[in-house]
Amino acid sequence: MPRRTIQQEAVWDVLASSDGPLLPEEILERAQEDCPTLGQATVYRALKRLEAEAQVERVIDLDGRARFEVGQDHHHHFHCRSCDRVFDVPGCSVKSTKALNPKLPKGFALEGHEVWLRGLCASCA
Amino acid sequence: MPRRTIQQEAVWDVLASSDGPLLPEEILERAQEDCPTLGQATVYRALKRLEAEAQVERVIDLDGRARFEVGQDHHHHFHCRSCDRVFDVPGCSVKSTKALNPKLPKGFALEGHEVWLRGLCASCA
DNA sequence: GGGTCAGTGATAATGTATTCTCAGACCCGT
DNA sequence: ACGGGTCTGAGAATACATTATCACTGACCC
Repeated sequence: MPRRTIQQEAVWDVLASSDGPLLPEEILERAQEDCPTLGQATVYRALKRLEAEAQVERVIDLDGRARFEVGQDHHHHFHCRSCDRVFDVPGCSVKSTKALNPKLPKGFALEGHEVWLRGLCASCA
Repeated sequence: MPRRTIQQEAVWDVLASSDGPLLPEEILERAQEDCPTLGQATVYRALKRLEAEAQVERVIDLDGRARFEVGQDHHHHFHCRSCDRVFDVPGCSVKSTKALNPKLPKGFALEGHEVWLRGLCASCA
């Protein structure tokens, strides 16, 4: 039977209060403010469990690194090319996934989409 | 002075005739049809050179793997969740990058975007 | 025809992200 | 307090993509 430990709480709290998906390394740093002895293996374990329970989702950023965020409504991401942070962008300008269908080669079945915006965040601009 | 070798030609030909960005491994396999002794180090060297010359671009797929394609007009990508192949999707449904601006937090400077479609390709559907 | 030098291929080495190992700490019911 | 099981943290181990090394080959110029 899994237990709710302060380490797992710390990881969850960091994710829940973030405005974008975080790297395991970023999660570790932030969670160590609550839980200074936290180790990286524990962060990975917590993420694995949370992902398996479908409470957090893994997203791959434009640099190919895995980031984690709490499950939420469909949204997009903004990747700052200067500080490399990623921010959630609420809403979705694509009314329906189907709107993109006509552009696809014949026979392709579209199931979803992902939009990444690139540029400079407010701190870097 | 760089030389044009059959190995580099083979890599280029594979990229030029592909309908989507390829993994180094895929490039190696296909190029070996023309050049059976081709080694993977040479593929990486050719890609590095072509990227430096801005003839090919690196794109990161939804699994976080680096893929390479010849430079071309702005387009999107379709990633098949079954066979993991990636296909170019010509055109861009986002009229202008600016159209997405209003959704961004204040102070963010938008410079570009990338759209990934996910689903099943014609062979897998 | 021989020297030079960039290019090649096999392999070793590297870098990085993630997982494994294991001894000790913690929690819980008894 | 005690015992069993889970969790933790540190470091080792792994997996994988990419790059470095190095002896050898081939193209080009003389």
